[in-house]
Amino acid sequence: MTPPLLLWFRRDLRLDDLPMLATALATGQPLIPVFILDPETEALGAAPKWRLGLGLDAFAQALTAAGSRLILRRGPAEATLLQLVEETGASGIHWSRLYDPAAKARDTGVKSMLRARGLSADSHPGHLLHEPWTVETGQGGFYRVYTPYWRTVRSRDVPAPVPAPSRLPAPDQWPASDRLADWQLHKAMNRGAAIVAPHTRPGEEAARTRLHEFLSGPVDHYDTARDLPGTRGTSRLSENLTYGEIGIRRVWHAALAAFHRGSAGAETFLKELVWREFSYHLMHHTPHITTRNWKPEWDSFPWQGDNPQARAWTRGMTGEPFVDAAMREMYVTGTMHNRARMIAASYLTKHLMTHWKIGLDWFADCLTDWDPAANAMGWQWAAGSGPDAAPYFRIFNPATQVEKFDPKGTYRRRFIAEGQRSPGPEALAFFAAAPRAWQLDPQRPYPDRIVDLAQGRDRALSAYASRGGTVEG
DNA sequence: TTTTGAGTTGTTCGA
DNA sequence: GTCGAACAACTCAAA
Repeated sequence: MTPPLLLWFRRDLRLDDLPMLATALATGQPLIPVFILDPETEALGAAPKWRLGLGLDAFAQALTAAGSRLILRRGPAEATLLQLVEETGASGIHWSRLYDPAAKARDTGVKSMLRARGLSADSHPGHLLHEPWTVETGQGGFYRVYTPYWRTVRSRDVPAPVPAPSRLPAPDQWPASDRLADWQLHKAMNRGAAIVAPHTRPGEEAARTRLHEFLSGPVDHYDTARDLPGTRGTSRLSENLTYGEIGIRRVWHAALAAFHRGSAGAETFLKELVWREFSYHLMHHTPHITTRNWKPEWDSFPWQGDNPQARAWTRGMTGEPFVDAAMREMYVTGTMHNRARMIAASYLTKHLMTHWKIGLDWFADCLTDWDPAANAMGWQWAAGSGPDAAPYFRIFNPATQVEKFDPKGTYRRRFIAEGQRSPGPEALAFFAAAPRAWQLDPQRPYPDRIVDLAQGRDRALSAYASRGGTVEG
């Protein structure tokens, strides 16, 4: 009898455009799809963990429809996989690579352990357009600046996506599986999953629909509309991409087709996909980007740790409407518009002089589209401590940003209830979602600014200056 | 090896 | 109100 292969799924919850699946199918062996709730996965923030559960549920159904199953197990990856090998007689394991430091360390250990026991263990691409080490400068190094990176990869061939199989070959006997509900992945979502749920669209089918909706209209205006948080100008694919519910190659080729038919916004969209790619390139080559100042000379900058103003920031109570709308959007919907992220991050790190790590951690707890590479790069970019960062004097003024990007107040009204005669459902949802300990009340007046914008800006600028001239070290 | 051109998303000030 | 310059100097990447 042919021994089965284990397919170890992590952030690739799909059947379409999945190289590891195509390779495994080609062997003709029975396939056993597995997801393991290991310590690394347990460490996810509240919202990402809850969202993972939705993704797993959708993926399990898709597998069932394809005559297969998703086997769920809990425990350290290495021991759990070994246990499954013993139970099933599997001859090998396939998975799609991940690139964050914790996953890399785990996967390296798993691979050597399996191979030492004579099993085949193969990692595959699938999460990215280009493996991070395959994009090199003329000198053979890695890129630290986005534009040259973009110029290098824009015309590079991306392998065509492999379509999903209609059926997966099943083993004669299935190993036991945990029940997803028993994992309680929603447990840390104390703000009420029911409030965030309407804003999420889990699963491969939903992701495909989203892509087609975006490319059949909004992409044409993406270059301008994507900057307006009050409109629906973006693809919203980030939550699906982070769990691999759609393949990045599939997205790339579809967007490229839009570009070739002359869609005005398609190139901007392709560039955004490459930003995601660039963040992984950086995380692979400089993994400390997730934990420490990318530029070590920033270690002496007088960042503040946890402080009352930072807590007001997390609670959407800074008195700065664009910032508060952004923070409440994230709390209620699980996502935040890209421009709002920049404004919220600039405000925390500059006007409040608070360490970017505090913002990064809060985002990691609240975002259903949380991505280790993009979150780290984005925060360090905003703070100024990262690669290709904004110059230190480039401090977003939330009031000016309002004039430019939310002139009619659509975005602010959508998420800030105070002062409105009949606030909308999302503005009210924030108060329903917020923990009691925050003691928020929509009847109370909107708070005064906790920091004067001009003073906050000047304080940040003088902090840079007092470090002895340049901030570049 | 040296040179050269350029670098996501901004703000303010003064003409 | 609009527009251009200043805000710094440095590093990156390629020629």
